[in-house]
Amino acid sequence: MQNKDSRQDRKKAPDCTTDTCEIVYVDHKKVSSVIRRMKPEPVVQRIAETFKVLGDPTRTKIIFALSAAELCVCDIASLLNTTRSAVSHQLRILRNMRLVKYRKEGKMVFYSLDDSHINNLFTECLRHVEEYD
Amino acid sequence: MQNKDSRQDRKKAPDCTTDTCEIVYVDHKKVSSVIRRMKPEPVVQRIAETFKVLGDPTRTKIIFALSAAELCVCDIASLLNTTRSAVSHQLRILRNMRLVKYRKEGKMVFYSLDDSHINNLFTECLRHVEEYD
DNA sequence: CTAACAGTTGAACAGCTGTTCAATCGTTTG
DNA sequence: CAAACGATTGAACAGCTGTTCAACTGTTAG
Repeated sequence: MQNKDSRQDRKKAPDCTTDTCEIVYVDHKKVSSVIRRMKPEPVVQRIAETFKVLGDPTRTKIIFALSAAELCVCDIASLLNTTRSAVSHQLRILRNMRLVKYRKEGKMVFYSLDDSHINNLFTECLRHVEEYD
Repeated sequence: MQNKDSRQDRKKAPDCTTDTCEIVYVDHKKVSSVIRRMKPEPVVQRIAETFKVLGDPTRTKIIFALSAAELCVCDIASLLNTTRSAVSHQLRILRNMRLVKYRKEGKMVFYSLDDSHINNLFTECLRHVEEYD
């Protein structure tokens, strides 16, 4: 019983790339099974990129604000107590990730959320955050 | 009809903090309504922090891997083709955010996901990512 | 005890990121 | 047309981030 799954499937890695290539034991069966279940690289990259974009406080607040109402750049800047320039830069990033869309009305540009999943993402994240407080 | 909601509630902001404080029109009614609906600052910060932690490709992959199986540091490093040190650093960050937990077995440390919401977050994010391809 | 080794940690460093500032664009108004 | 102004953009810069490297800890095996 002292020799569970953690030892018997471990073999010296021939293509060891870890650290200074000491002898390293890896559970190859388990690892290759996990590799088979991983999402393809481009998908992982896009997921990471999406989370990253949501992971800046200014952008988080913009998303929250836009989930409550359609707003122009001035409104958002006033709301967040920051400059129109800073907001505009962040809105470009959100636009590029298709997280917000915009509508022009004369000189003004009104922004709103582009995607219904975003609210679900925030709801789920909120649930995690509020779990331990 | 040419004067819709975008103009009539806009007033010069007395506490204008945007740019060089030119005359700036803000829809105060709308803005204060949105402010009332915003989450409190610490909650926003924690949400942003959580997304940020998930927004690094290495950490994204670690989470994906751990959602498939419990793994030790060596397994993960082998899986991601990186060093144990790099993985260990990232695992510390994930641990601090209570996203992963660990279990020691002799010299080895086995990591697994700590939170059921994480899988939901990834599922929802995947849905967004796969929408436009 | 000593050697081996899985894992952690801190310092250093290169690369990235968000804000600021100034210049510019486009639309509206007088 | 010119002035006003909402919005965007690019450059610059400070601050942050992730990896690497080397040193270290703790456990196991001989």
